[in-house]
Amino acid sequence: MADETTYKDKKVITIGIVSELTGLSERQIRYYEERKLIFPERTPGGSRKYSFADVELLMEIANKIEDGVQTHEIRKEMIRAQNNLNKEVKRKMIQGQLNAQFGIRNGPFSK
Amino acid sequence: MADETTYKDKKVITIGIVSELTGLSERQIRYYEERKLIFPERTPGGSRKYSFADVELLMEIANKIEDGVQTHEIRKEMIRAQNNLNKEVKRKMIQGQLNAQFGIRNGPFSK
DNA sequence: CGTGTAAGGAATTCTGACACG
DNA sequence: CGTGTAAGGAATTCTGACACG
Repeated sequence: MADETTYKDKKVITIGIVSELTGLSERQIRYYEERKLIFPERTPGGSRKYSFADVELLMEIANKIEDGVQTHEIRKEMIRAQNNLNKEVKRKMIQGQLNAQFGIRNGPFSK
Repeated sequence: MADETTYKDKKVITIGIVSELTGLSERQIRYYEERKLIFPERTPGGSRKYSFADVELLMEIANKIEDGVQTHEIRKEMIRAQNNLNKEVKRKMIQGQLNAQFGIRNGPFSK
């Protein structure tokens, strides 16, 4: 499940390549960062580094922008989605604790 | 099986990042290319682009070099491995043809 | 608001060569 | 043989700003 050999999240792609992969201009990519939609890492020299996950996210962002959604709205959507994910993870961790303490059964709350 | 969402083989990493990931100097990385051990793509401007698979291969190469294996030997090993792989693929394709024509059974040659 | 562009500078990468051995 | 390095140049990336709207 937690595949440690995943390259999707390693930030290793420079902005020029990302521009080619997404079809977005470097200006657009930097602007979406300014609007807090994307968070590249940096080399010691200051060059941005993106992951494949970032590339995919950028393409989703581009689609929404095309649909007339403003960056501020997109940001709110992303925060909402992130909160839901956090809640989900927390719920699963608590359930995991319970299972560990009381054993795994198949009651209505064990899923 | 043939996972199309694999990022492992996309050539998107520049040499500086590869150097950080592998711990090898750019000089070493370029030299291994000169010796035909690694085959990066190029940007229109001429910069090298590597994949995660390349990064892994480079680390294997580095290990062998440390063990005193010469680049020429490493190259021969790689060619041998590639040939075996090709044979394997060909064998499977032929078997696939046979299965398609005569149906799938569990005889001694169907594996 | 989102994006293009010219500007100046800094970081990155490239090649071919000399050096050591 | 494998690798470091200085050299000069070209490609890449960075930031802040003006422009349009």
